[in-house]
Amino acid sequence: MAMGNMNVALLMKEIELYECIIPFLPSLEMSLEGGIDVNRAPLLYPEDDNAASSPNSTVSSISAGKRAERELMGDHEHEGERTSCSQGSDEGDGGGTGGADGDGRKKLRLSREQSMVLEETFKEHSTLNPKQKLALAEQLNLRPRQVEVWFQNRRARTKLKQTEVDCEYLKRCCENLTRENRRLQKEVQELRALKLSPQLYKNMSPPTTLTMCPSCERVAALSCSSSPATSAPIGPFSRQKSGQQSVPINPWAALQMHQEPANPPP
DNA sequence: GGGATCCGACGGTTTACGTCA
DNA sequence: TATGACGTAAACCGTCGGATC
Repeated sequence: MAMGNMNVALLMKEIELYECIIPFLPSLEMSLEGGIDVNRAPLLYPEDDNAASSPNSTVSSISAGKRAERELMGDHEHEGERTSCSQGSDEGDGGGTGGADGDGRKKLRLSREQSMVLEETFKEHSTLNPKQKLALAEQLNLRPRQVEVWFQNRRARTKLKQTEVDCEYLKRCCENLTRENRRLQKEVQELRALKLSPQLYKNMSPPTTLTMCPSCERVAALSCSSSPATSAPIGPFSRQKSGQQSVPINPWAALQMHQEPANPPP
């Protein structure tokens, strides 16, 4: 239950973040490249299976059959192995595995050693083929089903952790972008003020982010106002040097925002 | 080619158990 | 010490997609 709520909360958080990041996506897409663990498949939605999940499936009967089979297996195995499992999870004196001998599910805490071995195996490969599963189960004195379940849960935990990391990272990206956006807007305002007093402008050093407009070949802050139609954004990184520290933002976007509010691009 | 079945994986949920105020 | 709230993790369930027949 708690886990479920946590997932929902996380999802909401992520959605919220994405919503606020969407305007910056072209830049973000590039900047994400080095930021998030590249050894894993990206979590960023597209191939989320649940989106395509259909309520009417024909597999339920199969699942039911499988379940029955599992129960059967489980029952047999429980008889034979429960003792061995509880022996594995000794953790001091009687630590948890002693009590409730009901017919319902009985949860057995894995011992530290068992967990360690499982962890080590998981580091090597996050999924197991049937042979590995059997071998591991035998080695740890567990049922194969237990090993299977452990790996499933472990994968879920890893994914959850990674989601949290992603979330944090995106949050920071968002903050940086907001900050940079503010700074640029301020700069635009300053440039505007300068434009209104040309004699002052003569003696000023150029602003830090002056860039050449790709279409009209003039300095961005001054030129594009004369031909707004030509100030369409090119690539956000077209003039960025690699390794540059500043957050990649299209400088033309800020200009557009102020200069043509009535004419959003198609 | 298309349906039936099996199987493994996954997301979500339930529940036993440990911890802490 | 007892207890209830809470977090964690093992186990379960339903579903999906790929493989095979």
